[in-house]
Amino acid sequence: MKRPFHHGNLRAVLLDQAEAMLREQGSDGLSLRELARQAGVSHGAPRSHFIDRQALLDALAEQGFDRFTDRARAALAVPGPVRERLRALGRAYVDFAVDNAALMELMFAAKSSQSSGPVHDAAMRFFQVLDGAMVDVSGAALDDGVRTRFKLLFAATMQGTAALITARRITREQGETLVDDAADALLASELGARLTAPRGEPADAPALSP
Amino acid sequence: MKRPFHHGNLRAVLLDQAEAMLREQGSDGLSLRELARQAGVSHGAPRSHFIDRQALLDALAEQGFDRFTDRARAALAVPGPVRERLRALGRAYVDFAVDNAALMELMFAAKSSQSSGPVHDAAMRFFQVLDGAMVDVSGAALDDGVRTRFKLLFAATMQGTAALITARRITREQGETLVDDAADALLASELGARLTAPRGEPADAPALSP
DNA sequence: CTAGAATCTAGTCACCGTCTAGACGTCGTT
DNA sequence: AACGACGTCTAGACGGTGACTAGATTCTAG
Repeated sequence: MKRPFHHGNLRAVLLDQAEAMLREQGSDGLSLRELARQAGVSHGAPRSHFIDRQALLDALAEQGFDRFTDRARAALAVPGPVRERLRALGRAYVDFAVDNAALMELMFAAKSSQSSGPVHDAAMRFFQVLDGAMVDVSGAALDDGVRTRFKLLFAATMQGTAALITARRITREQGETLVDDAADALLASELGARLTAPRGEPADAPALSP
Repeated sequence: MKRPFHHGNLRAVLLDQAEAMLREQGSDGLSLRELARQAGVSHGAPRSHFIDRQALLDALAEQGFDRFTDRARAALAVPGPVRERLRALGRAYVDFAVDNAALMELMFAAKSSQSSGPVHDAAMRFFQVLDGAMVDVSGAALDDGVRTRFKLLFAATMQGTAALITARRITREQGETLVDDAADALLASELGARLTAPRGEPADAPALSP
């Protein structure tokens, strides 16, 4: 099933080459026929492993989420004060997103965002790690709603920072500053305050005391 | 030059149809030949107005930035307390980005991010409006560096929020909450504090008074 | 060892973007 | 008014692509 056959392990080779091609050419430039050529097989061979182009892209996205999850976990494994850990997680997020811009596009593409399937599962796993990180970083069990909002705010900021870097609107260095600023802003916010000192009610309470 | 000829105004029609097709099918599904078919011209006709597919996409991106800029300006035109204005700008940002997800991809694609050309210029115009908004919202002249960081943090967060909605990781309603949270977090941050209470120069009255 | 399933080849199809030659309509110049 | 240049459009061709199919080949399970 997973083991070599005629070619060896075409599936794995295709995925590897596809990721390289993705990095160099973007997802538009990713051609099944070119992939087959590089692997030294006929143009129809990939079809035995991926029913169509989208299936290949989905597999890449799934793989991408898994690696993304690993990176996040690794960043969280380093101990330190809350702020430093948040920053580290943020940098890991942005670094991965920038180094794998085209992959990230696939991962977060609407097409892959079906409400089921392996890609969705891999994405869920990632967001669970992020969720755990919010508990972990604060060192306290939190109200679900608050934690979710905090998590989303964090994810959104990092995603956006990466987008700005990828779009060359800012440099990588500016991006790092942004990540640090974001971590600080998050911790200084009402949500962040509740991370370490629970309670207080939502919505319209001004975060900025006059 | 810009006026009707054989067809009428093919260029404008193509752009219109392209935008619709973009919204429905994404940029991958945007076909020049299909566009020509819908416009009732031969498959080679578009070439007279757009040298290649990328030129069409660039034109769309430019147009997109202009409309994006208009939306931002409109949101800023409504008076109100600082926080409300920031939220309004944020909602305008996210709304546009979600309603025009595929367009936004084009606008922020690396291909369009050349350091010159009409697309770049349109993008610059947009970011200048954003920059002006930061001054406008605070009602005070600020240190350039601080303002830029604040602006970028804002843009990144909104961009990311939109990305999460587009990827269906969160609902539009959650997105609105996110925008509000983000505005609050920004204003509560050190950067935000400096926005409303500049270190040296209080300038005019900080417009914060809910 | 054999039958069936997985894998791969080779050919075909429709579609695409791009390029070219040439027809057509418009406009500025003489 | 005539004409030549230019912008616009048509029609055909080329190479490339993803998808589908039939059939050969090879592995593997029984």
